[in-house]
Amino acid sequence: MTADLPSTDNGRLPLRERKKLRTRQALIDTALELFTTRGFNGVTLDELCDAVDVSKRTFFRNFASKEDVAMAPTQDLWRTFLDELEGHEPDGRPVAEMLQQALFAALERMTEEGWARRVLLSRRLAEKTPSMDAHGLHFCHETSRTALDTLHRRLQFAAPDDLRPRLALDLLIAAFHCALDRWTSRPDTPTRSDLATDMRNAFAALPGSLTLTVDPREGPFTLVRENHSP
Amino acid sequence: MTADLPSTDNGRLPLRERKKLRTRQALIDTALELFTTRGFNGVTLDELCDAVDVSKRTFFRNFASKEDVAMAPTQDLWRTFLDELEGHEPDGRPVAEMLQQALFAALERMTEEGWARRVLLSRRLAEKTPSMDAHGLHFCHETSRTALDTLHRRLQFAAPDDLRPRLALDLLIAAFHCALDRWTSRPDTPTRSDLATDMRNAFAALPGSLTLTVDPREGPFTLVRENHSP
DNA sequence: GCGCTAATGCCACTGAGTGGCATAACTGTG
DNA sequence: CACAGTTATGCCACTCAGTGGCATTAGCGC
Repeated sequence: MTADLPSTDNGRLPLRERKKLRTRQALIDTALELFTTRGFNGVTLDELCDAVDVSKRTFFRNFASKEDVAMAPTQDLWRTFLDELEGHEPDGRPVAEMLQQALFAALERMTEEGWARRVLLSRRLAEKTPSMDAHGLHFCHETSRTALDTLHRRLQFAAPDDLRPRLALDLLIAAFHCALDRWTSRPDTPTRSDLATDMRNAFAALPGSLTLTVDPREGPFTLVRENHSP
Repeated sequence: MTADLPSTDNGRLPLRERKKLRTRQALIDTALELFTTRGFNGVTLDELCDAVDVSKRTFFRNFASKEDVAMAPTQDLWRTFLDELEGHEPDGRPVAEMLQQALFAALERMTEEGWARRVLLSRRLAEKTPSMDAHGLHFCHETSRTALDTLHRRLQFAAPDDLRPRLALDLLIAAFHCALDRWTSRPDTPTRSDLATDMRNAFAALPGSLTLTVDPREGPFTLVRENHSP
């Protein structure tokens, strides 16, 4: 059984629920710590479970996979995003902007103590661990599908098979990942509002990414085959 | 520029190499067949290896994972894309267009007999199999990073930390996946040129996805909170 | 034919993930 | 405070993906 003194923020939940949340949080924190120091593959699930004093069976009742426990912080953000999306009123503004707004609002709601630090550790791990990256991308993909359903339910698009809503979502995710990478590689511990800044920058760069041209200044690339024109 | 990739023309390759390619192809085809009929998780690697009469050890010398063998067709396309990107001369046109051009050119080169059918089976499997989807997304992510390196090497962007080249690549991939999903859900067996068509449509929809607005016609969504305006 | 090299097969092993079932812990009644 | 109902947990055995080591085989150059 788990210790009795430490606690996160305990809502007015029943004791059983609080205990469950506490072991869940302990698993996340311990996993991030162990993975960070010894590498994702350098820690077995049995070791992690031993450290938290929990059976492996219990671990898999809280998380779907070994990767999952280390991705929890980011997943919280996206789940909140979906929630925000449900409550957002569509004004006359572009759908893409509405999505960005919802994501900012979700970020605003990540008030849990140490959330930014957990995301930071999680992302730095994901960069080094292919299977974590893969699972993270898949989770985003699933979130995107759910969000797309929400969009189609709440907004009536002219054509039900319009490609643009889906693309708008994928663009949002692409820009977010771009921002997240920037944020992750910032020197010293970046904050939540730093992430908001990076997100603003990435969103702002989105339109220009389609029209970006490279000025044919000197171009060292043409060295190889200069006499190519017909 | 164009390195000879493992294509059907088993040209003047040494016998040993041809044998290797043949078992590789047999593994891919048998895997797609078995996975399609009995589901990805309904087939163990031992069964697959038995069917092809190959040891499990040999399987893992050809493919990195169980998912990998079923994703091979799409991976061929992206590897060819990278190859095309190396050989492409940048005219004055937008980078995004250049990337699209390279992808079309790569598609043009997928002349292997039955390639389209293999991709079709692969994608329909990936839709039903989370781990396949995850690995596919991760592969695209890796490809994107490699392509980004190529871009930075061959074109000299003003700012080395410009976000737009990366975003352009992610947009390309998003649109491609969009097209691929459309293509996969076409009735009766779609062809390679069908895919080109779907890709053109998806690329064309890209600019509009950022500006798309929903006309506030009736809007069934406003039912809940109508008196909301300040 | 005859070494040389590289692919293969075989075997044992680690570790993720699952199912079943008994037990312990919380909950809400009387 | 006991009691019954519910729910999380622990334990055990099991499947299967993936790896490392080493002997064997098969293509290759001479």
